Amino acid sequence: MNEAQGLGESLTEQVAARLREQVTGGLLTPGQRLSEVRLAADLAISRNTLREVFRLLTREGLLRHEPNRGVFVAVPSMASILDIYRVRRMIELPALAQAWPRHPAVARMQAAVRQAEDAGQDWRVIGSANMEFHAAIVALTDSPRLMGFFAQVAAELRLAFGLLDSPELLHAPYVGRNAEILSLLQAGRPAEAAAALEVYLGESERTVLAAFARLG
Amino acid sequence: MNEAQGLGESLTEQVAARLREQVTGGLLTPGQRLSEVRLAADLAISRNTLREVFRLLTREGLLRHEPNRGVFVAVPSMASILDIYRVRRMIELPALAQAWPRHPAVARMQAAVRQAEDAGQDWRVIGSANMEFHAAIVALTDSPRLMGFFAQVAAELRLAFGLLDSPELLHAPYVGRNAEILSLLQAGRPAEAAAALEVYLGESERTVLAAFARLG
DNA sequence: CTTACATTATTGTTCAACAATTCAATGTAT
DNA sequence: ATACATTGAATTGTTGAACAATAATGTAAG
Repeated sequence: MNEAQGLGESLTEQVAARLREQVTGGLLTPGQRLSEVRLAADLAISRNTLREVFRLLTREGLLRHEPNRGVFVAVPSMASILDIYRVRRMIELPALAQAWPRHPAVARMQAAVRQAEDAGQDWRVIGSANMEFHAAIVALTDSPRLMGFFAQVAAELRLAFGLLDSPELLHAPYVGRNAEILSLLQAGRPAEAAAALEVYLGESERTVLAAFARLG
Repeated sequence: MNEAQGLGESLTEQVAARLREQVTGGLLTPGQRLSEVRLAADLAISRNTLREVFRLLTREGLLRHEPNRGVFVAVPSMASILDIYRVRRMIELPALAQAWPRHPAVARMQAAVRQAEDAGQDWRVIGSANMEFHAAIVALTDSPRLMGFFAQVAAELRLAFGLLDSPELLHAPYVGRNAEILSLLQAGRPAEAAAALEVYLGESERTVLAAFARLG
């Protein structure tokens, strides 16, 4: 057994990553129930390890666990989106404002911007690059706890994105903004970069909420 | 089986709460290895459910998991304490500054203050009340994500407290400060309350770091 | 049509087994 | 005496089956 062991990562982590991708990627629709036996068979793992995976993703907010009823893909709500953007503001703005312009994470930001620019029309790549850009902003703090927390929130946000019809409208307009934020930071003007980011977050939040309201 | 089922709470959650208490209460010393078979026998649960508990507490930062080697009680470091206080500042200060003086959580803050005042010399109760006070501050935000994140960080901090010789010195001096912060907030002066909290956090951090450095 | 009951399916938990890995001890050669 | 390989025991990682407890479903009676 243990055929495709991915170097040190336990099977649980591997499957968790895979399932996380399926959830945030929209392959599993929110509200859907995940049968233990069926999903365990699909993923070719045992029920016990699948349960460990469930615990992980439930803790991350991607799944919801109802006792004796099973686990379901979490359904994003208006309230959760508002909360997520509030958290983003609280974390990202200070992170950027007090950033050292030559921090290693700036390279990550730059790489993300370039990746988005080179992605053409592939909104999937653009979306990933966009989130990576903001994860890099949080990395400016060198705080492992903030980074972990943000990763969690970002996954939830991706789940909400998956609900919307035209995700390209959510990411594409912001590629240029990210580049602007980056150059402000590199120019040694972190306060202005943070201000630009605040505008960005406001617009992004409004866009998501509007698209979300259009569904019900 | 299922004799002492605590109303809806799954066995995993119950045991997790119990083990969490043992870890933050200093009964289990940091760095100690937790044998699956032995601990499962002690707690009278199966290895599988204990593993689910491990996943939970590892995610919370109380345990550390080394692949194929086992789980250990996390060892707080200087860096982790610095990070925790940074997170506390980032969350608690804005929470208090923008608080509505008649928010329901204010009652929680008041109850915590009273509990600390009535605790006499029982530093254990004082410590719990102190942490409850700050959890209530975060609850002023009405953000479930921030509350969950803070609960996690607070548990880690309690773990660090457990290392120190005289925990009473860490909590006792701050009972009065909490009362002051509360009355400032109730008087409709949240900005001043936040300023007082900032002083509090600075002192507390210094105290913890000093006591921590005295150990090595 | 609703209620009560029996049936079925699913989750919660345990147990036993085995593969894979680490760790300690022993032994060997330099 | 030190460094290195080997063996073997202990522990974790994962599986599968089993059973109890709860929820969902179907059915018959009122």
